Amino acid sequence: MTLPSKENFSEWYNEVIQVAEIMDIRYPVKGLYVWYPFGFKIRQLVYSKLREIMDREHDEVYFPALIPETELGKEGEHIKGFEDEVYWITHGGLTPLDVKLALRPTSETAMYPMFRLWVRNHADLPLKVYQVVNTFRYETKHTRPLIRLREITSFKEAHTVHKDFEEAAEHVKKAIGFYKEFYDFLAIPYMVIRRPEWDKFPGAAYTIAFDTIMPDGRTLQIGTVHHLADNFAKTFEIKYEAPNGEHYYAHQTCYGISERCIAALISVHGDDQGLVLPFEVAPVQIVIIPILYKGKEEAVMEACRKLAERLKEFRVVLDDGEERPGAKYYKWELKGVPIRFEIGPRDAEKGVAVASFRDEKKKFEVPLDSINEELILKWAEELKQRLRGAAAERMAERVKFVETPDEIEEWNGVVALHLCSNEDCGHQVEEYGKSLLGWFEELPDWLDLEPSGKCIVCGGEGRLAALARTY
RNA sequence: GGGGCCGUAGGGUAGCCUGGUGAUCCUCUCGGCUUUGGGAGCCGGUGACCCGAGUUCAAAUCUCGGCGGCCCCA
Repeated sequence: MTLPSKENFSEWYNEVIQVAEIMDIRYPVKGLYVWYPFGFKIRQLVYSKLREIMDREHDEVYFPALIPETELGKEGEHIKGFEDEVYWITHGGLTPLDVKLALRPTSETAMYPMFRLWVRNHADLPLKVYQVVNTFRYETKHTRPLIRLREITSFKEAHTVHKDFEEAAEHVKKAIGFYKEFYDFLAIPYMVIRRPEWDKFPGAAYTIAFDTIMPDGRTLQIGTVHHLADNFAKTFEIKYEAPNGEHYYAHQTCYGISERCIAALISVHGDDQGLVLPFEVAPVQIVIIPILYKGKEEAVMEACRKLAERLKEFRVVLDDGEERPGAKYYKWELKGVPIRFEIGPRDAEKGVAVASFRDEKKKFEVPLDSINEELILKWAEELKQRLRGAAAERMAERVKFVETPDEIEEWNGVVALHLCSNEDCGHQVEEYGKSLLGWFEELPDWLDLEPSGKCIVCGGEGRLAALARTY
């Protein structure tokens, strides 16, 4: 079994997802895919980090998957943004329903009627909750596993309610911090970008997005943070009584990450051999491969078992299967195992193991006595730094700063430019076949560009913006 | 939104044009022998024409519809 080269990203992605047993893409409904056990383990390991971050400041809740048409339709702009992609439940058995039920495309309209009941006075604020749920959208474009789905199987959405615009705005900054911590943990570089007015979340005051760059130069939105102001509060009558006895509309935020974070994890770090996973989220962190020769099996196996025992606090596999060693190397490289030990008769005699890391070709000897938890954790951290550095370098190569509009079309990747906030100028740069992601909210440390300059269209005051083909 | 291509064992292909016993192909899988420091070899076995309707003595093959996949343009 040979993977297509990562140069052909689309092919590589489809193949690696299947062959590394992340998702089974053969489920017979468009846009729905099955999580294999191995993929699901990665998902759990990744999400437990996000849960850890969220649990510090939010309470986990669960709201129903079905939303009555009457609630979904209340906020005018919001429903306009979703109406052509909502799945409807129209019947209970054979009986037509009086009020159609929507399969949630997102949960604002499920939650906010209840927030109205939960929020009574200033002491109830701020309210901060999150849930991890599936959501449904009737996508008509190409669907892709983990990237464009009709059922998002794990939308990790947080919703907060605050006393005023400023407090909510402060919380938006905090939420950006949560997501930065999460993606730093995964060693995935990102751009924090303020979406244009005309491309923000329907019903939001403004939207800040996390975009990463895929190997083919297209960008992937891997997280969004929205300031909802009091738009939804007014629609759903979410008011509180202040200490002065007055009643005010609350201000809200919401932010979410889907399984696109897994798509980014696979795509950003993977190589021609398959997955490359950071130590913390690898279902198998360490594999030990015995090199067995006839008559010497016992000494080798004994050394391997001892090593596995020393490392038992990690997720270790001792692969004593029938395959030859080379076949095992390929198999575990495909699965992204960060650390590999080999022990053969020579090594067992010398009291060493041959170690190698998933992201590097070289092998080296380590005395068995020196292998302990501390050493492994040090290697894990170094691995993460290497992954982050390499990924940032590759992404930086995919970004080009341009000073004339003609260059936009030629560049196969992300185009950075200075642009004013005028909507006409924004639409004009989009004429060259790329979408305007928006303006950099902050500059990534891996990009060395001027934060402001003259607008490429009108010459006015401009700030650094990005254009790209998007997923 | 517009256009094109495609659906045959778990995966990949040939066969379709010109209807007539689905292939001694690659891979995977199972059993056996043999082997093991970067995808071993030989022998044997299991396993398939997307769904529905139509045309026909006869459909993987022709026609229509559905479902599913891929690519290009906007």
